[in-house]
Amino acid sequence: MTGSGSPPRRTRDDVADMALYLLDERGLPDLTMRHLATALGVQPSALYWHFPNKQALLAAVSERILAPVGEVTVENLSVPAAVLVVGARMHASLLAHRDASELVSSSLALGLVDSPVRLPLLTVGRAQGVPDTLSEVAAEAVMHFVVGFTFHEQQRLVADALGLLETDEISSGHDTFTDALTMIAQGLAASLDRHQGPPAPTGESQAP
Amino acid sequence: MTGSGSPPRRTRDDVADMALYLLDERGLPDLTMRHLATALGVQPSALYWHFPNKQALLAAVSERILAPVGEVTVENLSVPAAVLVVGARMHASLLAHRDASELVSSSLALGLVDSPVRLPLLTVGRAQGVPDTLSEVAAEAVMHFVVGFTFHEQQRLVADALGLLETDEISSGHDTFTDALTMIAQGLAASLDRHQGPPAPTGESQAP
DNA sequence: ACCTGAACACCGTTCAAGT
DNA sequence: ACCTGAACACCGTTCAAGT
Repeated sequence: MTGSGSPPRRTRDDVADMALYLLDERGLPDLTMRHLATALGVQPSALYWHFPNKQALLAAVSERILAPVGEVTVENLSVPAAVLVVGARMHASLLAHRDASELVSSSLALGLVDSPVRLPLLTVGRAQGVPDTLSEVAAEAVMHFVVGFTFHEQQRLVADALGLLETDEISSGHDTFTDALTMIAQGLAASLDRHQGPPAPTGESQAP
Repeated sequence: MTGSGSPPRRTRDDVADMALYLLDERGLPDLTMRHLATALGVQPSALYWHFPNKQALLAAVSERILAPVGEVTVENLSVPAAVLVVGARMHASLLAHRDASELVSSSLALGLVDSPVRLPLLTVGRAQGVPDTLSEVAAEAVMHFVVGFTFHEQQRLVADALGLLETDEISSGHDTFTDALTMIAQGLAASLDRHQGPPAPTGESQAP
């Protein structure tokens, strides 16, 4: 028999996996280093061999949550269409895990995780001659809107679960999300028209 | 002499004022109930006579931070123009206090504070026959974008203060904020055109 | 390489009791 | 009406030491 040898050891991935499991099961406020250690059968201090601090651990969890957004295929879509597809995918990825938007929001703000919207939008933009600066602006608008909206939306879900919420405040979530995202995509389309449509009216200055 | 009588007592406003002062001076992580109590010359437990819990206290601070947004005058502006004005005012209000966007973001998500964007936009919208549902969508898009963008922006400010940031990553903040907000305003304008412009082409369905 | 044990310096919140 | 004193049940992080 190859027998029960030395005690099992954890990899960095094991720790992040368990953290994501605990997030779904217990929520962000209960995702403490101590609970995570207990779930792994380890002392809290052991976690600091795998991650320098809690923020770094949370960033690794954020990356796992956002992974599906990077896998989306947007080739030969128009830029506004890509905005809708990537935005919807990010929305779905955040809704797939408890408290995900709150977690991801802070990881993104702290710069510990890359925007999953940026690269796909830059790529389709370049394929169609859209200046990078414009794609960057669109990527920021989309990212902030999606995270913020979903944050608000996920809080409504817990408020609903806690029982107190007017019935007409519930639902209607998906529709207004898509409507607002469409609005942003249209704004982008308008910017594109002005940039590559008519050969620039007079100058680049605007009245104060 | 009217003499030094009984010890001074604090009002709810005193507590919120000191909290905002402490936020500016020490930042959100150091805005603890214990530090706040010390600054007021009081025991931590005394704060719970004025506020039921810390979240409620933070909501009161958020309201103070957002107060200037409600004072903006948008009468007889077009809806897209109002978006730009209110958005810019909210941006400025958040930048006026340390860590304000992070604080306000969670108060808004938890529903403990009203969106300061909603009412002005609904008002100008109604004055011009814009359906409320459309104004609501625009208000949500603007609010989430402004808070999210400013959150990200304020984190860059601390990263800069801490010394580590590429020099070309700094500044350019205000320009891209205005650009992206303009994009959202244009998207709204496009939605308005479709709603009150031509008498609706064929139906309301779109090809899959 | 991976983890234990023990400590440090904190948190938010409750509640009986005081004035 | 407003606050004290004392406790409860926690946190994240460090670091010498073990295997």
